[in-house]
Amino acid sequence: MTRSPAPPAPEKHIAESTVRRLSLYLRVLEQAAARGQQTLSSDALAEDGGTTSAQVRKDLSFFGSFGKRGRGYDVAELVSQISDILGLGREWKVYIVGAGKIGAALVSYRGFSQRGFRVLGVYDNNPQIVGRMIDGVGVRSMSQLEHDAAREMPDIAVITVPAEHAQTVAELVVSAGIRAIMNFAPAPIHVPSTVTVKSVNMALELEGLAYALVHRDANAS
Amino acid sequence: MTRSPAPPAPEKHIAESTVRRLSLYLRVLEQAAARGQQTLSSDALAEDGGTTSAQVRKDLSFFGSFGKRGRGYDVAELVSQISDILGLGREWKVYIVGAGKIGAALVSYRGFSQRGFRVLGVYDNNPQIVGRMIDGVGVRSMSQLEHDAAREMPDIAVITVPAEHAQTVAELVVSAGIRAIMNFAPAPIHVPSTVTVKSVNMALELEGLAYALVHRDANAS
DNA sequence: ACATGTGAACTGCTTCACAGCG
DNA sequence: CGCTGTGAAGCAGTTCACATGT
Repeated sequence: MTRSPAPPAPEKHIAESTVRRLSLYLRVLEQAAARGQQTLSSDALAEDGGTTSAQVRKDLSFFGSFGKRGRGYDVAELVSQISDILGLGREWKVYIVGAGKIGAALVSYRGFSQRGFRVLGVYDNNPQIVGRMIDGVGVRSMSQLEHDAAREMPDIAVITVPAEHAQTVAELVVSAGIRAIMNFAPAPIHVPSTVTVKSVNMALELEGLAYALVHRDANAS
Repeated sequence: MTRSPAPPAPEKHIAESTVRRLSLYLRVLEQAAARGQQTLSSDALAEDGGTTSAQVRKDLSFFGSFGKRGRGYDVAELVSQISDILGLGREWKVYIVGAGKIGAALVSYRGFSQRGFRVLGVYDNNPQIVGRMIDGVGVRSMSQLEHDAAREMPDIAVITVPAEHAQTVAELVVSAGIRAIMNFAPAPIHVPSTVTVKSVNMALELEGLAYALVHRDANAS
């Protein structure tokens, strides 16, 4: 009976960058576990996570003292701790809004199901495709979203509609009571501050690469 | 003959966050232009870009003085200046490596072509699909990549293979002479420092949302 | 001896506030 | 008079360095 009684929650605002790194550490730890490692030092964690050992220790210290001095971190235990911190102990219900190419691709994305994110439905306006199945998930009519949400209580909406519809869809999703949005549309969306939004803008990332290519030679070799 | 003679390049290292915001300003400016706006203040730019007017002015000031005091910025001119800064004046040649669902979806992604990113080829190991066309772009054998690259000189590789192959593919792409990589595989890749990498890890973003959902109520209402 | 946990120093991005110019 | 451009101040995240515990 060593059921950990939920250790997270420091609540003095954790930097987004810290949360990202925790996700990375989790991957490293899982790989280490798969290789049969029992214990891992902050140095080893930093190595694969692409950061420094001091950073690893600082990140973890916000949430508790999980290591053993002189020894490092117990892999299994730290996996469990970080999972708890990130809220991965439960299943999260996801709606994907927009059944275009990217929306359809995300339905089958293994990275989602592996972490307990379950796609309940894909929503679209196009009557041609409403009713079809995409990789085992039904395409539903956008007009049903609010109604369905009242029953299914989804946690997260992934928006994969064209830029010009992103704001409208975001508002629909918010009024359906969904409080977390992952926005793949190449347009900023404005929502009440009670709703959390993460945007993934691929065009923007590419432009960052173009910038690097143009300006690299001046500075580095 | 007022052909701007290339104004970019300050070369004192610009923060990545600044470059991101320049991309955002560019979108806002283009929308303003489409609406017929002739001029835009830093306040207006900040509004839609989700930042502050001081930030806008500071960002632009790294590259020059583009505004007119008491008036604001000329929309058309600033579009041109930022495009130059970001290196969008030319066409960038892109290989997509991995013809799975996400790779295929990216081939048709309009955000790419709209900004002058042209997909020359999609590479995959699966002989079943090599030779097919995806939205007008041919699927080529992975074994030809290095050979093709010597001729076509692509600028950017988009990696959309499973996590376990990401590192191998990254090395292939680097030895083919490509110096910019956009990594969609949910695994970190290690490359020489002469190569620029941007990673888009969707599982990681989702975990950030899960964290926000779990920890929101403690702090905000 | 070894590796963690953490205050203190540091670095760098953001915000402020105002002089300067159209 | 309005809005830009920018040094200076403020703040947040990272790195350092060492005391602490096993």
